[in-house]
Amino acid sequence: MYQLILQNIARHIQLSAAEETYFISLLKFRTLRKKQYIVQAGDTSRYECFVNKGCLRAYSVDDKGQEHIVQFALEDWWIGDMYSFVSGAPSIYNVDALEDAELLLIDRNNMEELYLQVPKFERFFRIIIQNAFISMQRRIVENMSIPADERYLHFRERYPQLEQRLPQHQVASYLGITAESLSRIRRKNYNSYF
Amino acid sequence: MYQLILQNIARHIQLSAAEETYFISLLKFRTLRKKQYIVQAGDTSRYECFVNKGCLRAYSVDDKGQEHIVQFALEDWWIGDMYSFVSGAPSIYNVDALEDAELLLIDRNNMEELYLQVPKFERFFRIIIQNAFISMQRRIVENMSIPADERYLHFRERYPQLEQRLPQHQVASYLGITAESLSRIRRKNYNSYF
DNA sequence: ATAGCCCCTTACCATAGATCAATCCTTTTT
DNA sequence: AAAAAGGATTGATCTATGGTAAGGGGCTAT
Repeated sequence: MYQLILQNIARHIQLSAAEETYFISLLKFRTLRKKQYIVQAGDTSRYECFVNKGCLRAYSVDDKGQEHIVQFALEDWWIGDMYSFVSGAPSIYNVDALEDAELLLIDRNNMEELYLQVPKFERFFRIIIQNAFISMQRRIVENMSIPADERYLHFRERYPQLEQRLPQHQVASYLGITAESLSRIRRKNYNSYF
Repeated sequence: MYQLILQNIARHIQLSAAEETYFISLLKFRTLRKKQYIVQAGDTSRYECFVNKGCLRAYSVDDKGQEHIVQFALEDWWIGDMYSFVSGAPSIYNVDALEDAELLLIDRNNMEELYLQVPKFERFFRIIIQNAFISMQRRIVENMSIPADERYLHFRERYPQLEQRLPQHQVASYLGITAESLSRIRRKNYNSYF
């Protein structure tokens, strides 16, 4: 149950057995069914979520009702609305399950407690967030500088597992284009997929 | 000289006098003339930079030679290519001065040393990066969900100081549009500017 | 003061991707 | 097995923004 998350952490910091036990004591376990929300826009996002199993997405909905996916999360990824989590403000994103999922959750109070008791976790989350920041920056530049067809190719190379498990229109929404456009891109390029 | 950066840090963590002195001993001071690079794409980004005075930008250049601005930094901001800094890989961004500037720099070794000697800095940079990540995420969603004219309005509201100090085409490049498009947007909306 | 550069504007045309609507296919539910 | 829901495809048209090219204003440097 806690194997995956402990490995995830061990990649960046070393914990003693006691620290591991303590850390685990701060987590909540939660299952989510497909389409179930863990955060809804307008609510406060109370948890940072580690995905133990399944697939989630964070997305915003614009004035016209269109969805825009900010992030996917498969097994071994962290997801949540960080702004809402740290500030207590209402979330601007929805986070829901694209497949039945198992999550490990940590709430705000436990997180602060964790930082106090085991300061190494400051380092851990600094690194995690740093990596997330780096890829966000890349994504911004990609979105500004290359056309949708190339962005799609990069996406497939970078996240082959994701492409397998997601319906196409979710990928489109992540790439910032419509499902129709992605379909046309695929037709145009269908040679290059073999 | 070190007043601004110490204030910047004091917003998130408390340092003793000795810790302040130690921290300052790790910094390099550097002036930059307008148009001068602090990082060039292809080189390793050796420093994280705190802007004490002036204005910088980080941008990438695409295949067609177009520039895309990832970040601006005025006084009291941090800037750098984080990926290159932490990994030692060649930078994919250029960072240069839009106005004559004064920087305080910390290099990789000193940064690691700082984390070891004063672990509170893990917290400090976690928070700084966390805020940067949050605004990156917002920017992605904005770029996907609202048209350029509204993005421009948001930009003016959010960064009025920046708008004042930058040539228009730099703003355009940050918004992900051409200078010509921004000019047309401004003409169309010129009423709303008064 | 003159040349050169940088920045902004404008006009005209081109294009990527959006929108709308219809159809088809596949998977899930009953 | 039938019905319903969800997803993908396609065609026709529309729109926001890009590309190109030209001209003008204002700094800045010699």
